[in-house]
Amino acid sequence: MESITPIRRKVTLTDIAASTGVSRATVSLVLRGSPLVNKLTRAKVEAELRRQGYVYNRAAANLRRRTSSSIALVLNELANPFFAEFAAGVDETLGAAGFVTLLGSTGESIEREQAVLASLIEHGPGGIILSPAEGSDAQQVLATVGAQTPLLLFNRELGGSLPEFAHWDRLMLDNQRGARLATEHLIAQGHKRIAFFGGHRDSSSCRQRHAGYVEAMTAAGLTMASQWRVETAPTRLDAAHRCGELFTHEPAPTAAVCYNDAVALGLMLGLNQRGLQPGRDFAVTGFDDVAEAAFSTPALTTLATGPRERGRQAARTILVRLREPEADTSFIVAPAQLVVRESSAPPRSS
Amino acid sequence: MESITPIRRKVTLTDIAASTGVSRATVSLVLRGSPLVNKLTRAKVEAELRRQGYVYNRAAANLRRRTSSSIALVLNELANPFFAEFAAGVDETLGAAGFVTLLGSTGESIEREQAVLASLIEHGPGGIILSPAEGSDAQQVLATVGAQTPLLLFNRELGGSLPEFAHWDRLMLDNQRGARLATEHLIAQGHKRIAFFGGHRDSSSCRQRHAGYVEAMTAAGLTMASQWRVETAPTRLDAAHRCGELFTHEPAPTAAVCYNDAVALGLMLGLNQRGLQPGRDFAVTGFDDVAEAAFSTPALTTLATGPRERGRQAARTILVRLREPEADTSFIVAPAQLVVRESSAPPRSS
DNA sequence: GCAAAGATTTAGATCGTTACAAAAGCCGCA
DNA sequence: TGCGGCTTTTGTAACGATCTAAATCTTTGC
Repeated sequence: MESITPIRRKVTLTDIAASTGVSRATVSLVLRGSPLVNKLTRAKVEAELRRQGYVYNRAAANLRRRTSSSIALVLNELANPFFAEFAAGVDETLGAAGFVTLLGSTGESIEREQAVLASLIEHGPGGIILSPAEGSDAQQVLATVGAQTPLLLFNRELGGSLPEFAHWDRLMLDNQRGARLATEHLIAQGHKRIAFFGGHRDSSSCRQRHAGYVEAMTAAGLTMASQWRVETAPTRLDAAHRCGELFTHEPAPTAAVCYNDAVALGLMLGLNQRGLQPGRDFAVTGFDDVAEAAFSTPALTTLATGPRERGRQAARTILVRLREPEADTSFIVAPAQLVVRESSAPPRSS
Repeated sequence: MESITPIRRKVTLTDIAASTGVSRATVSLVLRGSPLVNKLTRAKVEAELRRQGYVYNRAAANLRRRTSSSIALVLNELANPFFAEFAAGVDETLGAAGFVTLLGSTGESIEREQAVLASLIEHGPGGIILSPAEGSDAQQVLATVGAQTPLLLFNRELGGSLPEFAHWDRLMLDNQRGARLATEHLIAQGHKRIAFFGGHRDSSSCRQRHAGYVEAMTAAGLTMASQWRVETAPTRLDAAHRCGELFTHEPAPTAAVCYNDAVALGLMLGLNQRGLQPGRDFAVTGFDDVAEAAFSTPALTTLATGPRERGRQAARTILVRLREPEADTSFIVAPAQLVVRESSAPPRSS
């Protein structure tokens, strides 16, 4: 006698085979839409599949076929809108390809990164998309994920050297060129005393952006005073606090290239508090083009990186790698696009 | 002769058993830390596990044990910072419990929600956390996920009635009470003509928030003019555009309870453009307490919902359900906390 | 009417792990 | 020596799918 409640054990291939009177193999063929099976048999089996509410067990199939239908996505900070957009892009593309996203958030901690990777790898993802925590090391990552599983590095390089047999793809943002564009734009606007504001020196993206700034300044023959480089936490609050450090020595800068939008918005806040109107008395540029940048007053000139499109791109890249494990490793540097708004007006004096 | 490249097929239990000269069963016991195995054997096996770089195949184990070590997380809009925070909270708690998060983002489309759920369910998650797309229907969801897999509904109710045998947990925000608190706060500040601004009438959270507003107004004996309810897309831009609609009839309102923070920030933008200074000439409240709320000028009075903590809570709830499938279904309504800042000053006249 | 060719179907092994019950080893003690 | 009572170890059958090769069943050609 059958249970009355709708809660019963999962229905499998074998159940369907039994109640249609065909073999498991045939049901399996039907499931996969094989042209081998007879029309009538197919119809009969499909009816039974629906009737019993069969759901495919992809894990079992993957085990047998030695394939995978998932990709692990490990992010250093999911709560950050930039990465949230990125994740949405990844999931969108993976989903369309029939893959499922295994999520892992490390909260910028190397220990958690190790733990998360170790846990995810046990679920046998076909590949890994990793935006490493600051200070994460190639050897360590390799030790926990092994050389079997393709890995795509996003946003940051790993510390240490990675063995060349581990061909890992990389997708980076062109931080240096982006910051150079911003700096060149400020220079073209007529600014001569330009600061580099915010970020931590030990962050690789900060170093790259600073390098771009230096490049543009040097090329233009402009000098950089040491007090024009101010380090901050990459947050609005800390940036607002440290605004004053730009104005301790005369002559003060008339513009600042900021590490990112959060810092830029914080700086604008700090400027307001000092009675300076950003965009008129002092020019500011950001990096990232967060949603808010377009709506701040003044609207923020910044560099758009297209996080959602980067996510799609990362997903596409890793999917290609699954099909072509031995293809050359790719190294994509995605351009950052300068979006000129109101915060980067010419200096007042000119 | 062994392959020279480090790329070789995955090492399994059987490999370890063969090269240590014990049975697969024993290796399995070692892996699971069983007290049955002899110290020396354990040491020998563990050494070999490390030497060969063995990684546990959880999918195979789950198949055999008929268990699951994953939870599906399906969100209507991952790119929204609120849900990104929520996802981070979910993943944090699931990860700590040894579970992995299967991510799915539906982009507020019912069709994609169906597709995503259908795909995820094939991977056999132990449970599902679902923040449904607007207009999603209980029958449909039930049809694709079945009654076997526990489901926790977050943020929104489903349309249609769900069969009582599907005991689905629910975790909702107290939208109504939150909006009531905001309205009461404005009333306490001395406002009498208060509008409800933004959001779509067919969104359930908007309806609930509006209900809270009506409740407070009615309780205070205040009247509500019909032109004081303005519908907008839940975006800053549209909100800024529609600001004028509040001022078409005299007497105009002196304050507005906004559907959410994005709308409130947009409204403040619109007010500025009309020469009204929000927080002085016109009071505004939001909902969500996004990061920006604390930094806008004026800082936004709003309702904090603690998305990250909600994520943790959702994860805890579904984990409990996995252990106790037959326990009573839970229905949690998380309170929203009023955060008073500068945007909700008393009216100028008083 | 019968064999060869083609169309369908299927038994049985297998993927990497765990559960079960039974088998070894080992020890002390009668 | 033999036997109960430990501690360890292990063969074998699952889990739910797929693959392979072979077995059926139909046609078709002559």
